[in-house]
Amino acid sequence: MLKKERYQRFVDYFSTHQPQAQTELHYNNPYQLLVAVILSAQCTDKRINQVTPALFQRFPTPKSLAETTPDIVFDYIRSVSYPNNKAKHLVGMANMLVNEFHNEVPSDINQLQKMPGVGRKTANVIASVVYDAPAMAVDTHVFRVANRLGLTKGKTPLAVEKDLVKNLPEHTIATAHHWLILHGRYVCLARNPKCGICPIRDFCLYYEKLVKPKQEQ
DNA sequence: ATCCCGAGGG
DNA sequence: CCCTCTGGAT
Repeated sequence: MLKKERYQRFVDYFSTHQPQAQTELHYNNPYQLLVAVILSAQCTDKRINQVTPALFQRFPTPKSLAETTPDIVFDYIRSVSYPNNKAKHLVGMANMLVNEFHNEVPSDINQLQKMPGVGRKTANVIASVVYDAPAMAVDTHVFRVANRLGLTKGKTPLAVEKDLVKNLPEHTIATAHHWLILHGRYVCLARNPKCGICPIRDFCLYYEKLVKPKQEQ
């Protein structure tokens, strides 16, 4: 099957079955989303959603977060991965929002990445979710699922990002990010992908090359 | 043991 | 390119 056809089947399936796919992180404004995404590294969204309510109540604005110290923030996020690093990042990020960006979360990914704790993946999430930019955030799920489906053969997150942005219809890019995430989280698992119940295995390269041949033995 | 919506530093 | 950070779930 041609790569272009895999893209068509992918968009057709998910635009029909999950047209409203979106993030599972809980937030009410761009500042809260930025905090939640910084916290989400190597951690489940479920756990992030358990700590953010108290965090947002105590630090409702960038200013309030900028005026505290990492060890205070640490107490609110001790149950997530890398709490020391993330506490420092959050306070540093808030300081830049206040001092460099006039309390507004910037829309440009180069501006976003100037903030501590904000790399290319997080910047692309903000650009696409908050500002509807045709940006593809490539995390562990997007990287794995896009490769398995045969949408890309990229060996780095940046290569996969460029391939997806180039080949997906522009208006589907932001939603396709969540299609890949949710499919990776619930069906196309890292260790034991649930190919048996996968609704799109008929155009999946991984299934075609690895799973199907074993069944025919 | 391996993974979860990574980023920073060497 | 590598390593470190670092808690909870399976």
